[in-house]
Amino acid sequence: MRIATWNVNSIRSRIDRVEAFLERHDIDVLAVQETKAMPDQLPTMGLEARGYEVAAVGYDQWNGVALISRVGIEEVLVGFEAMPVFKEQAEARAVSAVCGGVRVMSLYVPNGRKPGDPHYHYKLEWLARLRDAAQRWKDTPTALVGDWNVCPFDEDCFDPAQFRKATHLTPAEREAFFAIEADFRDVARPFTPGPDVYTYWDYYRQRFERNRGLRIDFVLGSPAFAERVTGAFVDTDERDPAQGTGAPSDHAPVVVDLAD
DNA sequence: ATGCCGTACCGTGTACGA
Repeated sequence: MRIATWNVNSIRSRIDRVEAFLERHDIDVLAVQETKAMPDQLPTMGLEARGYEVAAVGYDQWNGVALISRVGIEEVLVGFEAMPVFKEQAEARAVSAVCGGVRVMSLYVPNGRKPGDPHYHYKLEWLARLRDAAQRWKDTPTALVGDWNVCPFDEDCFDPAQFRKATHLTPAEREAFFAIEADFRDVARPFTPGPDVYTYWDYYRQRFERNRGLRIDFVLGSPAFAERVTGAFVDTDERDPAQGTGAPSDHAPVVVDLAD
């Protein structure tokens, strides 16, 4: 089974690339983030024609996550237990389901904006509650996948000095990430060792062309998931403006292979 | 230091993203 995660930065403007990606890599389960669409706005026709089912959550033009699976989507859960809200509003940042016997959770961790910002505290609280909620799945085949908006290590950032006063590299964010990573291991990193391995490159300043990016998209697997992983790669070509049709997302997909 | 690009929306500006 082949599982992937990808922040698509609007599934409506990216659907052609999503379908091409699924075909190019023969993907069974794709978790997407930043769909920026409500469920009835999702362009599912081409996905269904290719044998995929979709489970999604989206409340407005922001955030939005979904699962696209051709090995079944059962026991769909929107959000997680005690998921924090922002400005008294629940946000579309988590959806999970059992696909081919594996619980896959598509996650879009809050950005944080700036250290000290209410959004930053929201981010830390969100990760802490996710850690608690995920405990119930740590002894089953489970993958927590998505855009974590955290660089766990300095080598995950093209210029840590530039981020000294920014989010993504602060000790508190890393602690919150590693509290989860203690039970759900990063299964892609051993197959994609750094430095200079990234999953996100900002659109401007030719960041992709100069490979100045961040590694912030991760597949974290429970032990029962991790022991089945046989390989992983970042589909860097998908981020290349020179390849494919239409503009790329600012994130590249992370793909993980699982033994049956 | 800078959101310099891209996306979405009640749009010709604003909000958001790392």
